[in-house]
Amino acid sequence: MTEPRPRPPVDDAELLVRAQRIAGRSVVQVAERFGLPVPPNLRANKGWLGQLVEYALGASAASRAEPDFPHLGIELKTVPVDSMARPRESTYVCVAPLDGGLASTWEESWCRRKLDRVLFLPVVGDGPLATRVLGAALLWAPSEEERGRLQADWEEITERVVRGDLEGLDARVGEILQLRPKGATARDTTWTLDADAQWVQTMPRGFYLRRAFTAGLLQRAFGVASMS
DNA sequence: ACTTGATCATAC
DNA sequence: GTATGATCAAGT
Repeated sequence: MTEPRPRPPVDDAELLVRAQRIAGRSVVQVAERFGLPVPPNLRANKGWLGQLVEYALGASAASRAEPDFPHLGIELKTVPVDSMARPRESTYVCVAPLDGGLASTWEESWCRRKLDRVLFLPVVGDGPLATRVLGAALLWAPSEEERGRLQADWEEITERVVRGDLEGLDARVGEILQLRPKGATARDTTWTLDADAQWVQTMPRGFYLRRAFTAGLLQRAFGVASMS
């Protein structure tokens, strides 16, 4: 008994109901519902889990530079967590335009659009993929303060890119948003303007949310009160 | 332990 | 190559 691919949810409520339906279930349970085989691990297929959840919740399949649910303005992110809902990894946001960028302001950046509203779907466990369990979803939107911090980080990083200062721009820049390599290998290249305004090849990079930041979000939503 | 830098699969 | 989905693995 396998179900067909769900259509896109019509509103927030329908999306949330679908998320609740898979919460508490294992990866193999969700996959079997749609007749999808579960790979033994994610090593050779790192995006598989994210794609399974997209499928189950009715996100569009195509790879496009817009949120997973364009009509709702919601981006979907799975996040691997331990039993205390602490993330094991940072969260990829989007690629960073290094070509001098037409998107020169935070307001019109892909980054802001992706982070406007995010449905975080925790996946609990680090054992065999099939046995990991989907957690309760968190529909998050940045607070006033968080938006300010995201914008400040984005602007600092973008300023350096525009100045052609990629050498001094590593993953240490940014309090909650950071820039890291994003390609198949370190030999992958894209074009950028260096400090002398010359076109040079460099590694493609992407924006990521630091682990400590997403940890804070999940802790506030799901965490138990701390003694300290 | 944690972060930074490197890597894997796939669609177009 | 550029974008999507991310995790792996070396470095500190």
